[in-house]
Amino acid sequence: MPSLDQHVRSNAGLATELRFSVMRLRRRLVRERHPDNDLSLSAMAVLWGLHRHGDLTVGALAAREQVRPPSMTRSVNALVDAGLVERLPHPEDGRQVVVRLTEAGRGVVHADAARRDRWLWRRLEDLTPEERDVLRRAAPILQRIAASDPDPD
Amino acid sequence: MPSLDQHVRSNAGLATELRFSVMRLRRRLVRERHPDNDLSLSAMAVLWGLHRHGDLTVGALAAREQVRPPSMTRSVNALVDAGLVERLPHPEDGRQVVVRLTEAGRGVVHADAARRDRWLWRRLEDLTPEERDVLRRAAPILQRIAASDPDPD
DNA sequence: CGGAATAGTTAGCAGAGGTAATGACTTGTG
DNA sequence: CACAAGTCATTACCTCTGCTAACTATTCCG
Repeated sequence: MPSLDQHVRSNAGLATELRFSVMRLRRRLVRERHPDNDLSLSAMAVLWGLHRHGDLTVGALAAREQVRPPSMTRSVNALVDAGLVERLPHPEDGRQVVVRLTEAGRGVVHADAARRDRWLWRRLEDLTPEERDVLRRAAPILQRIAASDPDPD
Repeated sequence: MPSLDQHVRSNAGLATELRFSVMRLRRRLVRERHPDNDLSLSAMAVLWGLHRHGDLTVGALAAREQVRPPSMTRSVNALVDAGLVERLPHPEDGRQVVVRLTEAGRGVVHADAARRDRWLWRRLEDLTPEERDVLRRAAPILQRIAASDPDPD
């Protein structure tokens, strides 16, 4: 039974620990959605992407979220049905589809985002400023790893 | 369209960024399983828990992984079918069930874990030592947040 | 001893991802 | 210019992994 500390000191150990931490925290986040907010975390991520980057194609959204195009099509369908985004033809390329936030969608981003983050936000408040700083610096690194190219082999 | 930097500086912004980073990285990790390794990430997490802590009950495993007991029962079933763990009666409490790693299971932990972490490990190698240090300190914080008590309301 | 609480399981359901195949459009080449 | 090959989105279908509710067996406690 190896010591945790010694294990985490190596890169391989860090990989293991980081992997399980990420998986557990994600399960927890999915579970902590507020009852009166019926949007899934994936849906909210799409709205945030559009909010931050403006109009995006289905393919671009899929790449950002690390999902396959069919999965993104389904997420977009749900958002269209809810009236939060609209599909527009691409001005130059007839194959692509541009997804745009509607006024209602913009409202949801502003109103629901805060509520949806409440659980995690409270947990962050319980941390020391130093710990929050670690996470502040970790977030973009995690993001970069998630977005990195697949292995060549 | 708000600036990312300014957004992340607030705790609410940090919550949002951290949430999406965790979700994206998890999707990526799930996808990077090696073709000749058919164990799911959840199954591997159970094996690791047993490897590190010795025999555990179903309930203890469920608590560790932030999962409900029925979900853990199913994971354990899959591992029993694969011959990687065995169910034993609890010595003192007839309601509980002790889960123990078999020799085969121990082999899988050693052999497959390294291979499974390969993708993330390579990504970690590309980071600067400072960035790795940030993640080394972030991992237990993420873990603690995942394990924290639910909101009282 | 009998009722309440606890641990695990079973059954059934939902969310969210994947691949394969298809259709529509674009691009590049003979 | 025509047509073959490639690309983007979609559709259809499947899997994995989580959940709740209900049930069983056991233990605890009054």
